[in-house]
Amino acid sequence: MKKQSHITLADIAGRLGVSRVTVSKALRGHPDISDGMSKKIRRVASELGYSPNRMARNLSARRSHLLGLVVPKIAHFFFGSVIESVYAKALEHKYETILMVSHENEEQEIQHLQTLVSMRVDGIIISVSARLKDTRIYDWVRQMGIPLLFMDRIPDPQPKGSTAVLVDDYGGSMKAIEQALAAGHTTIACIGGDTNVNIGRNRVQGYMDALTRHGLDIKKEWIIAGGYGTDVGYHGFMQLLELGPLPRCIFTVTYPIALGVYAAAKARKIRIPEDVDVICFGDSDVGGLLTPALSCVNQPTQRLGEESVKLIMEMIEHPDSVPPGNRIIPTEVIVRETCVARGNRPLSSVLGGQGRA
Amino acid sequence: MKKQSHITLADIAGRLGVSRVTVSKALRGHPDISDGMSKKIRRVASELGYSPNRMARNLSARRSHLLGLVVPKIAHFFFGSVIESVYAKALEHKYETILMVSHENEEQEIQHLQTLVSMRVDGIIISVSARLKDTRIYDWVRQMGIPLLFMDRIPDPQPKGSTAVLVDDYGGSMKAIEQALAAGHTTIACIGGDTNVNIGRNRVQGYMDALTRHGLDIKKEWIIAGGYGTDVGYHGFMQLLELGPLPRCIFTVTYPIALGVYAAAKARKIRIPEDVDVICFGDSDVGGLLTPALSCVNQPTQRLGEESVKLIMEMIEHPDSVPPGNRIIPTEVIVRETCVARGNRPLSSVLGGQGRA
DNA sequence: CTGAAAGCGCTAACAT
DNA sequence: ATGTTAGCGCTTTCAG
Repeated sequence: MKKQSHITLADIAGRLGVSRVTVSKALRGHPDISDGMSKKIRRVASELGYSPNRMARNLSARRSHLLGLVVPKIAHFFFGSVIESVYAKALEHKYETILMVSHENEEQEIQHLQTLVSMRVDGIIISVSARLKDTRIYDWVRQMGIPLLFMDRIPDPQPKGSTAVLVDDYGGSMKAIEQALAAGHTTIACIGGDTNVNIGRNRVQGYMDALTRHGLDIKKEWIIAGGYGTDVGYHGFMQLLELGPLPRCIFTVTYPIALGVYAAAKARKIRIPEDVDVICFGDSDVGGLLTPALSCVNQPTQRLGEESVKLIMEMIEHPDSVPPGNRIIPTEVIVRETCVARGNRPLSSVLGGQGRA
Repeated sequence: MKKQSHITLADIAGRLGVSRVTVSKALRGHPDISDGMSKKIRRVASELGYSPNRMARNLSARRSHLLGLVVPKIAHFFFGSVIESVYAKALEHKYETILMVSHENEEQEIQHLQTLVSMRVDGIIISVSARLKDTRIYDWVRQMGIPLLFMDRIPDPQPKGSTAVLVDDYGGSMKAIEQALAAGHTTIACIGGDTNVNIGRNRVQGYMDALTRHGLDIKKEWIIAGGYGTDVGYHGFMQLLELGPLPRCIFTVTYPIALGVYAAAKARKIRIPEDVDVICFGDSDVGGLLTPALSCVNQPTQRLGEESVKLIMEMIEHPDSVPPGNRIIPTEVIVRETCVARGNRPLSSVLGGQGRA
């Protein structure tokens, strides 16, 4: 057990024969204190190895300069990048970030939220877990007077008056499908997602709408839901295989799913892109190093993190100046070695004359 | 600005006509309070949406139940996995983890350490950044009465009386080289690392010692230091290329470096493993999905995290019961599609008769 | 079993 | 420019 008694303001004050308040002010650069005094105080403080007690400071100041961040996972490129970006941006605003991992588990998420409230963080950014949610917890957080911002993943139904920073899932998926079409594919399956969370729903919707918009049929068996992880891709591919002849192309709702598809194809000795082509939503640092290099719709992770921090800071400083609603960040297609468009023919001519699949 | 005044113990106490102390005790399950009273108090607390103020609690209890964790990076498989494991294990001990990212930057690392001390975390686990260090900061942390545990990366020189949980870098590297030898290679280069940090130094040393132990010469030009990132692998490979004929095999000090080597080889249309073979220290979730699937020495990330938490908890609870020194976690070789041993011949016979390269 | 007193280390408002 | 007075919300003795 720790018993080490730390240096306090009183210790410094005693040494110089001034009051604690003077020391407190000096150390925080308050203009009240004269330069000479200030210097003396700082010197003594550092001599004594003074470390201000943030708990005490926060308690007294009713302000923690702490930002809560809740995500479902860490060890994944997408979240890892977003987290780094949030940390960096928050630091620019002199905020420390308290990270919590829900492991896609609703109970843990609720508990983490309670903990963050308990810690009296000044604001919370959350990417909700992929489970069906009782969204009351989010309202509770806001009732406790803590600004809450949804990032990338929002609960369904989205709480009234809530604010979110999102990636253009719908539009991005359409772009992905259009890339597949440009590559000459007319039979395209979709693996991943679920209906509880916006990202899955919107990406699948984008897939479907792109198909119908271009006059293609939607084959229900070729829409394989189930989640967002590598396993979903692996098993989804196997399932597709049992269904009969493979589609010419597979669109996956996340990058890890595509990885699973690669693994399954490799296991079954099915070649990509010759036998079946792949394109996915989301990128990673190794996307370009796979063989074949995976084409994708990239998610602007850095921007997502930065915009979110910027917005939550606004919400903290000027709660009423931020109108609720969703901010959507656009995406772009990165074409590598899968789903490569044929020649230079524009999309329309590639599609021309193919009619329905 | 937040002004929302939260529910406090006094509010609950007032409602029931008891004292704050009674409420406090009841809520923490203190045996002093009768069951009936306890129940009433809990009910009112949850009715009012009471959320205990941890800042106040910590201040008063002189104990934060907070664990500091400092790492150089997040968006990398190794650290991502370790972090998740630390979070999970800490939670088992009813500890929240405060994560800080140093971005391989010494100044940031020092600042984070100061912040953690300021927050009065009960203990700190740190993976130091790869820069040359002024190790005084670590002594300062311990002087402040906060147990400090080094994980995976330790500073050089290692502070006297410090404790660490490490991966067997030296032995693991030897195993990797022996795998390469078993695959019939006698010309093996080494990319990555630097001399400031144990992991680089020990892995390179393991590489060298394995070579000499098996009667092979060490070629200085084939030891390319520089760091731990993907870029190091890319440029290292290019550098190797300029040096003349490539070695038959490349050992990389980290997994990201191997990724860089893959990228460079792909760019130069050099085939792996036909033209040049690769093996690395460290694994990732996609290691098996590369083409060819990358063989490696795996780092037991989960165990690393768990052991570290277990140890720091000991250090927090019983500071004197934990003898300083390093705990080393063993590694194992995972053979996939690179550096595959020829036939079933044992290592000795593969090496037999080859003599010096 | 319950409560009164004291204080954790700091800051904010108001003097002086 | 510096100090005084009052807490922030909770826990910890120690009395009853």
